[in-house]
Formats: sequence, C-alpha cells, structure tokens
Amino acid sequence: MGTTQLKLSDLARLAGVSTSTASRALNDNPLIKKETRERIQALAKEHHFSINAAASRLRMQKTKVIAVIINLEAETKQSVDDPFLLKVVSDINRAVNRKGYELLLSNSYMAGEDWHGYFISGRRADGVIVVGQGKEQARIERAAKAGTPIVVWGDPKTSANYPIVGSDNFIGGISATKHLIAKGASKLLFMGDPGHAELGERYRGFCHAVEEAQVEAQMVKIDITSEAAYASINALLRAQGLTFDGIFACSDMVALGVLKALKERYVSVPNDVRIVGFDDIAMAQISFPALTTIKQDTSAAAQLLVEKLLSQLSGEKTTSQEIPSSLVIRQSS
Amino acid sequence: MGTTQLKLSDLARLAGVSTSTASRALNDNPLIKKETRERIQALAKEHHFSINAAASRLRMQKTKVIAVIINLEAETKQSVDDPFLLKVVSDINRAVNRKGYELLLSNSYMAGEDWHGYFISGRRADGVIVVGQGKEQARIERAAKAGTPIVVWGDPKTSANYPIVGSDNFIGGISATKHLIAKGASKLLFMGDPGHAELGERYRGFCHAVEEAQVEAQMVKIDITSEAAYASINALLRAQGLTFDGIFACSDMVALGVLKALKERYVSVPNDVRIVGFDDIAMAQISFPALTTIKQDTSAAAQLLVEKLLSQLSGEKTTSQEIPSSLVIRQSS
DNA sequence: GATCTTAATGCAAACGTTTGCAATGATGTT
DNA sequence: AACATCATTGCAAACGTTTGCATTAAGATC
Repeated sequence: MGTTQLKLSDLARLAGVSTSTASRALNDNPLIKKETRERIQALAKEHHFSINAAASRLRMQKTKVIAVIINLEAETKQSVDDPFLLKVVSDINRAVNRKGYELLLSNSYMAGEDWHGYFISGRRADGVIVVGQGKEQARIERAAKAGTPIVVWGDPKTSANYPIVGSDNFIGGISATKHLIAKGASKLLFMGDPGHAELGERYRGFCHAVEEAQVEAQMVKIDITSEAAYASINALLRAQGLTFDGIFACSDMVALGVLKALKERYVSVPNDVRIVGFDDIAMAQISFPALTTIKQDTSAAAQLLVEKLLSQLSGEKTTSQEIPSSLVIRQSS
Repeated sequence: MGTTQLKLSDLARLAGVSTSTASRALNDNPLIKKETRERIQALAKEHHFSINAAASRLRMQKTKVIAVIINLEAETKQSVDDPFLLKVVSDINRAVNRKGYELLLSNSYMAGEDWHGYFISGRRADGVIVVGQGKEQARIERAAKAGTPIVVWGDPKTSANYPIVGSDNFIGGISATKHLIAKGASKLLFMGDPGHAELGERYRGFCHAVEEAQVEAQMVKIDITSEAAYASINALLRAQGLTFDGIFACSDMVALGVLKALKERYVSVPNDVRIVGFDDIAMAQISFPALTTIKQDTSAAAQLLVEKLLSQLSGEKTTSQEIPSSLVIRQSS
C-alpha cells in the first residue's frame, strides 16, 4: 500500500536487465535466453508484478477484451433477467475466457447507438457479441458496416452482412409439433411472437408440421414472458373454453406460464393438453410435470460465436451457422 | 474502414485548435469558451469520434471499470447459471452503469489467486465486487489487505476487513419459520448447508423460531441445488415417511426441487406440507403452487454495493450493511 | 497610456508498455 | 587471421491521452 506501483522498468532494474528484455521475458519471447526468461518470470511472481493493461493496450492496439451486449426489444417485457439469456451470457463468458479474452458486459444504455465508435474506436474491446437479434437490426448492421468485428446470436437464416449463430429453429419447430401430434394432440396452439426472427422460424416449423398432418391449429401472439403466457391462457379459456389439446410454446418461460394457468384451472397436463417448450432452461426439468422441450445447445453456440469472432479478428471471412437442437422428452407431453 | 482511426489531434486540427483544447472541450472543461466547446463537440459527433480509452486510462490512472467476480465454492454443484446469482449480477450491471462505470465480468479462472495484482495493478478495473462470500475468504481478505477497493455480497454479520452487503438472513429465517408455524406446521424441516455463512444465519433464525415455539424440527444438510433437494426429499420419504409438515428451504431453487419431489409422491402442498423458500427468483411466482418465499432486495443491494465501492475509491471508509428482506406469501404455505 | 487582471488557448511532459533496429560478444568457417 | 553468422541484449521511438504551466489577447484600473 505505502509503496508505489511496481512497473516494468523497476522489475527490469531489479533483475539487472533492460526494460525491453524484461518485456520480452514476460511474454516468453524466445529471443531471450531461457534461463533469463525464467529468472525474470520468477522475480515477477515474487514481487506480485502485473503488467499495466492500459499501457499495453495502448501500445498493442489490442485489448484482449470482447464486449457482450444484450440487445432487447424496446417493446418487450422480456428482461435481462430472463434465465435463458443469462445462460447464454454465462456460456459465452466461459468460451471467451478459454480463449484468453475478458468479457465486458454491456448494453444499449452504455454503448448508445454507435457501437463501432464506442467499443472499437474507443478501444474498449476488440470485438462484439450481440445476444438477441431483435426485430430491428439497424444498429447491428451499422456497426458491421463500420468494420466492427461482430457476431450475433439469433436466427441464422436471416441474411445479413454479419454472421449469425443460432439453433435450427425451423426444424426445432417441426419436431416439437410432430411430437405433440404423435402424442395424440389434434388441436394445436402456438404461443409466441412470429414477428421476432427466431420465433418466426419456430412458427414456420409449427405450420409446416400442422399442414403435413392436417390437424387443427391456431396461433396467439404474445410477448415472450411467463406472465403474458399465463394471462393469455386464462383469457383464452374464459373466452372459448378448452379449444386445444397440444401447445407449442415458443420458449420455456412461456411454457411454464402456460403450465401454471392450466393447472390452476384443473386442466390435466399431459392428459388433456400436451405442452412442449423451447430452450431447455434449468427450470424445465424441475417443473411439475417436467417440461418436454427443444434443447438449445447454448454451450456449443457460445463456443462457435467466439471462434467466429476471433476468426474475424484475424481477418478471415465468416458465415452464419445453425446449431442442431434436440427434443428432450419429459412428462408434459 | 479504409480511413485510419481519427485521433484527438486530428479532430483538433479539423477544428483549428490545439490538442489540449480539444481534450478539454470534450470533457466539458469550463476553461474553454462555451461556443468553442460546443463547436468541437459537434465536430466530434459528426465524425463519429471516440476517445481512445486505453490511452485515457493510461494517462488518468483510472479505468472507469468495475470488475464483478462470481465466487463459487469448489465443492458445490451450484453454478454460475444459478438464476439468483445471475439476477444479482444483472442488478449490479444496472447500478454500475448508472454511475457511469462499465462492468468487467470475471471469475477465478481469469483472475487467479492474486486479485489485487490482476485487477488493480493490472489496471483492468478500479474496484472489485465479489458475488458470493463462500466458505473460504482467504482470497478476498488478501485482496482487501493489498489495498483493493472491494465490496462483497454475502452475510453482513461476518466480521471482515472489507464491507459486506447482504440480507438480514437471521430475521428472514425467523419470519419464514414463524410463518410456517402460523400456518399450522409443527414438525419443521430445514434444508440447506449451515456451513455457508448466509445459509448458516438463516438456519440460526430457523432454530431461534423453533425454540421459541417449542415445535419439532430437523435439519438436513444438502448442496444448494434443486437436484440435491429433490434427491434428498425422496431419500427422506423413503427412509422415514412423512415426518414433517413444514419446510424452510434455504433457497428458492432448493424449494422448487422439494416441491417437485413432493408432488410426484402425491404429498399435497400446502395441505400436508407447507413450504417457504428464500430469494424470490422469477420462478417463484410461476411455479405451481406459487412459492411463498423471503424476498431479497437485490436491486437495492446492488445499488448499495456500488455506492460503497465508489466511496472507497474516493478514500472513504465503508462498513457492512444489512438489507431488509420481506416475506412474500403465495400458495405453497 | 502604462500596468494589472482575467479569459482563453497552446506547449510539452508524462502515463507504462512493446518492438524495429542497432550493438555486442561468441562461435563457426574459410 | 579475417570474416560471416548467430544468439542475446539494449536503445529509443511510438501508442493517444490529460494537465501543469506558459503564453497571448482583451478588458479593467489607475
């Protein structure tokens, strides 16, 4: 505390070498004799020396930081507290660390409109991972056009000037719906907001399967929160009674809201109504009945996101990619 | 893209002033004539100019960054995916941003053992917020002793050389238990790990209320995950049948695991067994029956954590502080 | 009109790294 | 013995800000 911060030149003097030698030694540069390197590294450890990242970043023109920005719709009630989003962030954190980068957790509040200026020109991060494609992609596009290394979690089918990684929502939608039908449902209900890119794909899958099987189907457009789902099911039952026997919820949170509403009205799940969710959040297996759902492999996706971003940093061109999702059958269907 | 990065001196030349004037203008320094300031600020906006944070940090010896480190036990299965932890992080993020700071999301993997070296000497952040006190506080203590500005989310009763912010776990434990008793329970069960500081306090509250009311009570020590809780309840029922009619779960995740196990065995909640959790995560109100719980005011806590950290940055001495928790009564009790 | 004060701006040093190039001494080659 | 090669190290510039101090111009005071 009393002593002033040790800097590289101090360490060098302590070791009896020049600053440049010390710098190279700490970076394990083979230019420096091996025993010198080890001696200096040991000395650094002994004195709890850490390189000044600010100075290093200034000189290197690199931060070794990746910014993650949670990109939510203005009109949704879905919040950054959503378990699925947080799971994604947490997986990205792991993947980022494994590559030796740090994670700057950001949002539109801090980054404003000009992401390139804020993160890249501002030397706060070397690249940006956007979680949540949203409905409006202007900011992402602008950043990409300005040359920001950027990757997005979203719907990989969307054509864009930046790579998008996400699940095969269409196929996921199909297999969820087919599963409902296989379990005997014939009057299906989709709950979600098809205007949202990823959810739209899930809905397309739903429609595709419905058409193929020639069963009844309806769609109700809701905000993707359990509260909205809960309220919506209640309204539906009140208005038209039990007009469905299978529900494909666009997310697990929605499915859980549905589940609660049905149980409160003594509708049996899965006997009267079968439910399939999407995401496979931790809650899915701990709900009662446990939730059948389409599992998104967020961990694989996170790794891919980071890899693609790093590729961009080394100048390569990258493309969008779909991650296979998988049906996890539990008791709700 | 083709053009090189605009730097402050370029902007200054464009404006026909010196670099120092430009710098002061962007920082709204009243030394500079108001109209000059505004002219330069407008020019900066027009050219999408952003200050180079690395250079600024180097010169200022300040980063305007706060590191958040999620500090988990080695032996727990509780992960960074735990909804409650993530909620806390997300609230801290908001609070940090409101003060004009950025959030570096970190963990032991990156920061290693020497937090002071990594974050402070390394000029990666100006201060550290630790989420999760854990059982072993050596690293936190060492960092504090080395002069790291640091605050901890945990049990405020623990005496330490750093401030701890957290809920009044003891009182929370009492009111949860009293509520169970008031609802007619007379054979109580506590589930959790009293070895953990915060949970220990909750258990003390439990014991206190039990003693006062002179009711039967038992404790089963489990890891604080829903899986452990689920398994534990099943084992308990198998071994000794239904020997309890009220459960105080040390967290909502634990409570939800309990709930599932009971429902699978057709034990009615709340008729046969009343349950109270702790935290009030989003899931608590969407479970069926909705979970009675002790709500932790994470948002207020986050704000307090940040304020205390900033106080330390400006040299003030800070102290631990308890946040009032509150009983939220729902259908599980 | 000379001097003093004040407002506005510019100069140049400093923050702590990394790295191209030069320098040194040792080794090998003819 | 002269020269080329190689391994190891040091010198000094550059990265882009911020800020104490000096400077200038303009207005105020006598």
